[in-house]
Amino acid sequence: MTAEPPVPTTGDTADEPAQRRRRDAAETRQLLLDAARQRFARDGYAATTVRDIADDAGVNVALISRYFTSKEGLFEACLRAAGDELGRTTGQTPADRVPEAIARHIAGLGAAGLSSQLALLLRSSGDAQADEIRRGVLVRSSEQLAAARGWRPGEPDSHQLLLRAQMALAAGIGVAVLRSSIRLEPLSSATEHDLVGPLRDLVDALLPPH
Amino acid sequence: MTAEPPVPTTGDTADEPAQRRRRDAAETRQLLLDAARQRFARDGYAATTVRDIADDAGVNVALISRYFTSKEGLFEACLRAAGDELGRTTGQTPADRVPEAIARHIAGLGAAGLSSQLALLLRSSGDAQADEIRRGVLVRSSEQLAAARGWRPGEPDSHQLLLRAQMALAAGIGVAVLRSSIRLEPLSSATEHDLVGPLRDLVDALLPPH
DNA sequence: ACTAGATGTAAACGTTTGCTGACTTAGCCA
DNA sequence: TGGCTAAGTCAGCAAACGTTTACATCTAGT
Repeated sequence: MTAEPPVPTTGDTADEPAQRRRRDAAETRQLLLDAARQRFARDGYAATTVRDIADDAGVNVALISRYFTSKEGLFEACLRAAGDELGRTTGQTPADRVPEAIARHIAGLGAAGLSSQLALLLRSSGDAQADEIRRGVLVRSSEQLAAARGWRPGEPDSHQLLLRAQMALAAGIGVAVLRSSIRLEPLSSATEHDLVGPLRDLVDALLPPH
Repeated sequence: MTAEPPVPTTGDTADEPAQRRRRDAAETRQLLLDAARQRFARDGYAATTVRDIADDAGVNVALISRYFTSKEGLFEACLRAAGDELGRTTGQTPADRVPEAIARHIAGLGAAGLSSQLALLLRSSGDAQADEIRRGVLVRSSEQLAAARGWRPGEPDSHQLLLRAQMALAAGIGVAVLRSSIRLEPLSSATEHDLVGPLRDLVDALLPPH
């Protein structure tokens, strides 16, 4: 095993280093994470090479092994980051405005933005642990969405609600991928404003506000 | 491109073992096509190796090069087959019953069935020509769907209709992938009957029958 | 200023990948 | 039956892959 990624004891958790230190483990880690997220979301796990990621980040290949143990470890880290961000976004949103939040997620700045976080959830990895993390993120998100429309865990007659929430989530992810990865026109160049209406219709049809 | 393998006049249109001839180019080709479609749809293009496909088909690896020139050629053949099948299905369907047709497509027999054809459309390949074929299939399908709801090419005010049709298609594909590849529960084990209701709601909300 | 450890680099390692060329075998017709 | 061609096999190549190893350089604490 590789040793724990050394959590840098640089005390600057809050204030920003106006210029990066020549050697900064935390920043290097983050550079790799950002580059990997974009690559994985756009090209998929297997099609992305560690050398691609390292080059994008402007960093040596070996540092991927150092900081994330392996390519799979890096993918899992991306998945966790995407899950956290997704949960944070929808968690802060009032239940009845979730569609808009999702629309903003999907529309947000193509490759660089949050849209790629959603697309990431659809990219296969072949790794069992990564698959489990992804499933967990999806389950949590769909339950959050279903709960906003009256679903409660264990109530058998609200089973349909969870199913419908998962379909809404699937729709959002599908749109994100068709936009960011496949670049289907006119969907790909539609603005947030173009998307939010249809998306609201979609979510409301699947999950009527109660 | 590749020379057509002479189609032997084995009259058994229904795919029956019926004891296969020991050497049958057409059948071997089809075995490879079927195996590839499943693999590509479930694992993605890059994660699938030609040896996997050949083993699944019970056939020698070199025959992929013989019949499809290359791995990319095989992927393109899968894409074309999926496009044809999708077009045939929705083409034969009365406009107002397209949602049910899609639902049947999505629900149909998990990995082995037509569902994987839809999932295939979302799997990246990195090959420019394959991407073009995929985009073509998607554009044609979405236009077909939009036309069923009153869209006519070139009418600027029906632009929204095409966008909405693409979102409906994206939703269907997203559901297919979450079912067949990610196996998200309870979506994954939902039956056609479970899916058709929500899917009709979804399509009708995006594309109101006019 | 000195040193120990953190950070980064370069070059390879062994494996797997897609693909090929020379070969063998089965099917078919004269 | 003999033989020709389509169909299938086999071993292996070169390139690309993820990872590791041995080394160089920077930074912090004293």
